[in-house]
Amino acid sequence: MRELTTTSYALLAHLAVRSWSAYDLAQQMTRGLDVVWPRAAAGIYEEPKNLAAHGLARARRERVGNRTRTIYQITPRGRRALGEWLGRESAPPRSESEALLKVIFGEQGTKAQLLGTIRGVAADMERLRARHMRQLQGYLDRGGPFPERWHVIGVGVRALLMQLHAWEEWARWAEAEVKGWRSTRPQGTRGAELIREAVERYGAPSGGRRGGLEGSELLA
Amino acid sequence: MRELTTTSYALLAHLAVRSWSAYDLAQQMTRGLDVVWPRAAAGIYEEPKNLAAHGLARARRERVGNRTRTIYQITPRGRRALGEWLGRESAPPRSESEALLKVIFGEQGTKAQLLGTIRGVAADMERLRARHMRQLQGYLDRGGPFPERWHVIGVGVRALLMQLHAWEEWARWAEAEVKGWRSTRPQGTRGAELIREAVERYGAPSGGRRGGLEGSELLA
DNA sequence: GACAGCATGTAATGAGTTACATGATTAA
DNA sequence: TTAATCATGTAACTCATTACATGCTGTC
Repeated sequence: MRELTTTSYALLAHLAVRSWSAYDLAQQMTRGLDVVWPRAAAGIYEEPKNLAAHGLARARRERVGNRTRTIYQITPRGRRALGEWLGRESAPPRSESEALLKVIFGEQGTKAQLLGTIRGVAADMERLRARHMRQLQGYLDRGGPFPERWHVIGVGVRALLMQLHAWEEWARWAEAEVKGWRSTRPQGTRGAELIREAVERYGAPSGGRRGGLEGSELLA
Repeated sequence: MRELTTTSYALLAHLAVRSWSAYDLAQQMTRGLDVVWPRAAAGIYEEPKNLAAHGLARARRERVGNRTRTIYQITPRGRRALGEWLGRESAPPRSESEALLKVIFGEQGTKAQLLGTIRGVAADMERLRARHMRQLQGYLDRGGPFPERWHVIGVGVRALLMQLHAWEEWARWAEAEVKGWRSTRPQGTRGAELIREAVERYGAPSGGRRGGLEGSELLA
């Protein structure tokens, strides 16, 4: 019986919506939720046992021909634990980007490599956007599994799409910027200019109390 | 002698700039680069040994009083390996957000909890922005350690600030949205509206070839 | 009736984290 | 001259990933 991790709570939250088999949970986590909390499918089979050990879920075995399948169901204690978790402070978002790492050390490679890295990001985001749109459009066209949850899904998905959008904007901008360089060698005063520009553009919170047109109004 | 990971290359890239002690590398990774490739400091002491085992770096022991310190220096083979890595395809950016997970299952908790989670994100981003600004402003005022690298740092940092900005925009929007709800229960047709709005706003690439004003021009 | 692919896991491995330990340096 | 903090690691542990294994199901 190990400590509960965020992954444990992610599964518990699923169980609060309805009961799922371990396989279903794995599907949900890897197909739907992997942009928010990415975990490999195989690991998902172990976690719910831990929930059960804590008394937060009950396991029921079913037979499918000659095999057994496990269905998990939340308990009242599970609901209380989930409610308590929802009130706790969250760890800050954490993200890692191999591409950005390469960009930051881009002067060690060629201009073609640097541009390739930037275009790779653009391509990744295009794929991701297509996936999201297929899913959301599917919701709208054919109806999704949990229409009563669309309000919260809608708020969450918006964050993902804004991040995606920001990456795309960056990739476009970065490609243009780097194209203007002759090589990846130091670009004279351009470096300082970039830093200064970044501080000016993003140095002050975009806050709502300053009046005037704001970025968010204009992203449409 | 284990396989090289992205973390190995992150360290190798540092060594391509100049020689560092293990402690310095740990500092750089955790203080500077942790938004791009976050790793715990303790782990950094093991990695460079692996680089040395591969012949990509040389270790030199120094004495500091009664202790020894290890300085690592890149080899020609190390430079070639780094160049080759810079040309490889990058893994897609990966990010996890406990807060977003809570938002997506927000209907399982109270409105106060949901708002708390959203405000937590805003607070995280404020802290992060302050940190970045201190660092960048320090570069401009007092001069940074590697002015010859500012052009690539500038391109990279821009991506981080755009992500940060997107989070802030989202937090402001999400707080306003949720404030308008009476509770976290299903919000009638509002859910479908949110999904539709998201598809409309972010469904098409923001692409550069369509003419007219683009978001990126207006974020200032 | 065989093959592809879905369903349902277990086992081995590994990268990364937390906790700890100890020497050196600086400030009070 | 303590105490605090910086510097430099090692050890133990754990979460997560990759690889594998095997049963079931539909189809050609």
